[in-house]
Amino acid sequence: MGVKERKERERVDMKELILNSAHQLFVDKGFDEVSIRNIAEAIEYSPATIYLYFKDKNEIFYALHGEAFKIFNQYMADVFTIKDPFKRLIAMGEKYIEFTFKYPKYYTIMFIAEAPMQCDQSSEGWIEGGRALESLENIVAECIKVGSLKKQSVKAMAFTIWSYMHGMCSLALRDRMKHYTEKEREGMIENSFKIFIQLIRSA
Amino acid sequence: MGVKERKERERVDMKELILNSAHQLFVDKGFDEVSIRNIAEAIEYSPATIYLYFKDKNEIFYALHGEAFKIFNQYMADVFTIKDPFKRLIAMGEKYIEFTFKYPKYYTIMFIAEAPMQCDQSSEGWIEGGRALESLENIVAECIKVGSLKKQSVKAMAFTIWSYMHGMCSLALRDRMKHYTEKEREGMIENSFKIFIQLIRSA
Amino acid sequence: MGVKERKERERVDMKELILNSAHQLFVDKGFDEVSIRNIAEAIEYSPATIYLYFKDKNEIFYALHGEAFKIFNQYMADVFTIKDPFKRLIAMGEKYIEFTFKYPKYYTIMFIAEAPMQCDQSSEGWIEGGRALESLENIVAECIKVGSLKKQSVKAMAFTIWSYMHGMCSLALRDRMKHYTEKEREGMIENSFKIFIQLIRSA
Amino acid sequence: MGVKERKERERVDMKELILNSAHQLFVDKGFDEVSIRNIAEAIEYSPATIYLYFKDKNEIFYALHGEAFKIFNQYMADVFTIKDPFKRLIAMGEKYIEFTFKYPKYYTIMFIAEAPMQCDQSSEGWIEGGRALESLENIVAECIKVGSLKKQSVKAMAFTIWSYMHGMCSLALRDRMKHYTEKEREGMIENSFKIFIQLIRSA
DNA sequence: CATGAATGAGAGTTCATTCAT
DNA sequence: GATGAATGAACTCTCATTCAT
Repeated sequence: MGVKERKERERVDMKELILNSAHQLFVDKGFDEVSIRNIAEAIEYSPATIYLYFKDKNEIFYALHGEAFKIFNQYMADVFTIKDPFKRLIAMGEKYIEFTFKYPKYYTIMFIAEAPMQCDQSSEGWIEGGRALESLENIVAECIKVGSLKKQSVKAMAFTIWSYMHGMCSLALRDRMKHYTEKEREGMIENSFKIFIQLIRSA
Repeated sequence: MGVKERKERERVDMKELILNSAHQLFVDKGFDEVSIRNIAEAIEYSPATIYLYFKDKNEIFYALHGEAFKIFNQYMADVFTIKDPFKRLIAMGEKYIEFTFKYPKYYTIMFIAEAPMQCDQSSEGWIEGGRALESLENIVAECIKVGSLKKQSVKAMAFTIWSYMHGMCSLALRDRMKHYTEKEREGMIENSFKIFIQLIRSA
Repeated sequence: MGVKERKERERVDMKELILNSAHQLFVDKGFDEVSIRNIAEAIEYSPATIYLYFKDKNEIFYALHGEAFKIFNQYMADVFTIKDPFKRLIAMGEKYIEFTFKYPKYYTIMFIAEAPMQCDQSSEGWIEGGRALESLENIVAECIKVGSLKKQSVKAMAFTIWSYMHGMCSLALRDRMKHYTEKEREGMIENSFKIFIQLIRSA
Repeated sequence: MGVKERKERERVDMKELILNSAHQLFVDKGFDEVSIRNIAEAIEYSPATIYLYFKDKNEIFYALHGEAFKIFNQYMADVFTIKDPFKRLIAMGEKYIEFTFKYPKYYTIMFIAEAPMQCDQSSEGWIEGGRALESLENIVAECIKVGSLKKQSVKAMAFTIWSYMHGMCSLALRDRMKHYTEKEREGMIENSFKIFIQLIRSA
């Protein structure tokens, strides 16, 4: 009985080992530069072994996609204890930024990369992604109700917020802020975020 | 003397031929799916010929990067005839969106792709990119001066606007709007843009 | 004592299970397309288990070879109740054709495939094969005795008959009759067989 | 001008080099045991080079199939100078046997192997194969006309003859004559062929 | 008895790049 | 200036087989 459980645990561990390695490689190298061979080498197993845990290369991508959203949502979870919806919205934004720079490659997989979107839309990651968007829309709706945001289309407003957050984070991640001096760059995101909050806050 | 010039002209033509073909292939296929062979086949030259005009595959990417910004700036040029700075800002935003969906692969190279940023920062594209950002900052400064935007850090405000624009466009390009129904998706960008304009317009 | 016997019985059952599965797979897929994994999956055991019953993949082929001949001989058994030797010969031919198209993969292993002939000649299949040939020669001898076949070398005549039968059957099995229209192909084997019988029948 | 021709010649030579090597490997090893890598090693080129001359592995098989039939037909050509159709038929049979044992692997590709039949039926080899069968049918028709063969269906008779020839040859090639002592085996084919000729010759 | 885990070897194929001509 | 020929290195993936448990 214990044997079965141990085996199962080992199997899960191995899958995580592979995924961690794959994730690490995304961090170090590019995206398409990660090969099954690379992953295998990194964990010091043979390439064939990978196929015992994942059907093919795509499945690894999908799994990473799922992992990324799981971590993302866990990361956001704290925020939901905050009562005031606008404060919650702000906290969510801050957490979003934090997550982006703590897990840049997860962020990339979730919102920037091209590949994993080919996956069928019933994948774990995909559903989790939808949940995250819903959360944002709920908060926006609450904010409108209490008057912290102007009355307007909830969906469009939520999308506007998401667009801003994503734009800022992805410009940074994809190194498009090199036009700024280092000094400028330093506080840029923080300053911009403050500005954005003021812009959306209803008077 | 005339010979030298003709040769130079021919050389430039050939480079453009290659770049156009490369761009077309990016549009049709994916990004990493474009091979030197593909390009060569498309222009009906041998792969080896490509290397007479570009050192390696990367150099083609860099050149495309430059092309992209050149077209981008040409595309924006009209806007600068508009006198009122806020109207100019709005027009610029609309043009930005237009450009994104007219030249999605150029947009990708300019603002999303990872590769071409490894290029040294004195590249043509890079400088042009800086110029575009400066233009935006100038407009923002003007807007503040005439009171269309609140008084605040020009750089931070310009970056905020850019972030929003880029976020929206890149979410669309990278297919992250599948959570919306087709109907919702249709007017989403337009609606969001209107909202954003209202948000930033000083009362 | 009973235990030993039961174990032996179980062992035989398992071997048959594997062989049946292997044969079925030959029928469905190609020949070299059958892998140990396929067989294991089909019988819902692990690949490793196969190796408890067969030394390696070759041994499975050899065993199948034996099985094939066993079934072949069983299939032919009826014929031997026919008294008249020439009628028996004809019946044997008809049965041969029937067997070929009922068990095409067994036929292939027995008479067409390259692999199993590397097996040592004391294998079961091999001996059974010899027995089948002997039967044919006996019938030919009888036919000559009663005057249904011309007097001539028994061995050469038997081989001639076998050659014809095998040639026809294997051309059909290996799809070499595509030069004929479907209509032609339909009665071809039957017609040819009638012709052949007339050719060999002594006047 | 001469350059182009030389290049073309070299290209043809290279293709032949590859095909010869592939054919040789079929002779030495089995059929599916021949890999692109094997071929490349044998001719001391890199595997990638093979792909400059053949689209993929299948194309090599098809080419071999074509080569085989070309040689086969060349081999048979002599026969057609013989006036008497029955003598021509006999000569054709003798040549057939000769070819079989001189080019056993070509024979295998033409008449025994499974793979190349998947090729589309407009392939060179396929058409040549049809031509060979037609030739046989023509001879049979002539033989009937002059009374050397009994009056009967030309197609069925030709198929009967082909079946016999092929059966005998393929049993030998695929090593199914091990039941005979070496002494028996020696004259077996010759004897059987004589018997067959007597069987079909019209009195 | 049965198997999960692992692997070395090898399959076909593609690519960016070089170089003699 | 242009290219045909060539290749080393890499890719994803499958297979027969072994062995500790």
